[in-house]
Amino acid sequence: METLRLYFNKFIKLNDSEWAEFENCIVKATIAKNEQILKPGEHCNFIAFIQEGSFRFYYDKEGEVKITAFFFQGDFVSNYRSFLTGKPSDHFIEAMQDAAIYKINLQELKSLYDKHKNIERLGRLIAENLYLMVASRLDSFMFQTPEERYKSLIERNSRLLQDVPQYMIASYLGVKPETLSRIRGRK
Amino acid sequence: METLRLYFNKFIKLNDSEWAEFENCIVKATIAKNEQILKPGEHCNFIAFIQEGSFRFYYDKEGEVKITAFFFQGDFVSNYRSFLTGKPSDHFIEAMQDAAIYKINLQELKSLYDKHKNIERLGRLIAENLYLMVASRLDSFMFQTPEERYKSLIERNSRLLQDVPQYMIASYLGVKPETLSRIRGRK
DNA sequence: ATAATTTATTGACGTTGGTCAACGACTTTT
DNA sequence: AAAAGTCGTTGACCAACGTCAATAAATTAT
Repeated sequence: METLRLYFNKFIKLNDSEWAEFENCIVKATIAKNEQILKPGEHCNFIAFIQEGSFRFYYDKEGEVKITAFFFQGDFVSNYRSFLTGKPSDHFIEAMQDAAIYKINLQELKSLYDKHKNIERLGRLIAENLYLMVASRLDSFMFQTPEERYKSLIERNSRLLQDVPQYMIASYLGVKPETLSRIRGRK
Repeated sequence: METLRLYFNKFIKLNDSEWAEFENCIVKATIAKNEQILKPGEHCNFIAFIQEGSFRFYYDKEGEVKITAFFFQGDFVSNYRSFLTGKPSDHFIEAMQDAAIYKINLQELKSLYDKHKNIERLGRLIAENLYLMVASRLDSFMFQTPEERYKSLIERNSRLLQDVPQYMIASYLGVKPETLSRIRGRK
């Protein structure tokens, strides 16, 4: 729980009473490897902070698994779109390892937003941060080749290749496993 | 100015005193066609609401113009990334027609955030909304072919072809003008 | 109106990623 | 230990987009 507070501190320092109320709304959950914490058709009514473990965020496009995102320790995991819009998810969220998360429920978060200006602000700062992350991923798809995407991915997250099978990385990069294998072969 | 207030009302209703203070921070500007309101290297210290006209958001990649976004009447125009991070822009923002905008300055907006919880919330809702827009554009680049992207673009914005030269639409879709011409030829 | 410039189209050809199939290295199951 | 399954690699071939060049159409300048 303390790791989450430290994470929030990077955005804004909540005072003890704000934090106490926040803590009150958080539910700890442990998730087994391969367990799905969200399925298509469900509304994503949570944001969860990853204490331990990792997740993949994917959907099934005509029988083919398309991985949109990975989430690791210290990230938030959610279908943020479904969370914000109230619409059903089209994605799965699935644990790639045993995991421990802190779940924050949408309704409770909304009432925290109402009660505390600082938490409202935290919500803004997190939304802005998520904007920056998705915008930079958009950039990589608009203006980089798969090879460039692969290289910058590995540069940013060098453990990824150890932690995630290559065919999932291929999907995340938007290419077929054969193509990623060839990209890696290009010396 | 009233159009901006109506726009905000879609997110949250500001009361008269909140709006009055907001209005106080807004500077109206008229921009001539082809004029640039932001250049690479500059920090984007504004968000502007487009009362009239349209803009393109682009940068120069090794001599080639890459269009990242179009902004039209009723949109916000900004380099939101530069606005949020304080880092210099790598993009131009350029008027495609004569335009009238309402500029909101970063520093003044921040002090409005401090003073009014409702405006803080407005900032959150707008950030969330921008997240959704860029996330859906990312989707289109990850999982659609250029042809699919073209078709859904035209469906969403049927006037675009009249308003914007085809080679700019091609750049926005991430293909060469020749390719867009051929896509259109596929009947 | 005419000329100059810009934009869109078309053709020939190259490059890159996708498809399909085979195979080898590992892992898991029995 | 053997069998089955999964994952990554490699080869042959295909489809789609890019490149370069020519030309036509539309726009702008004179």
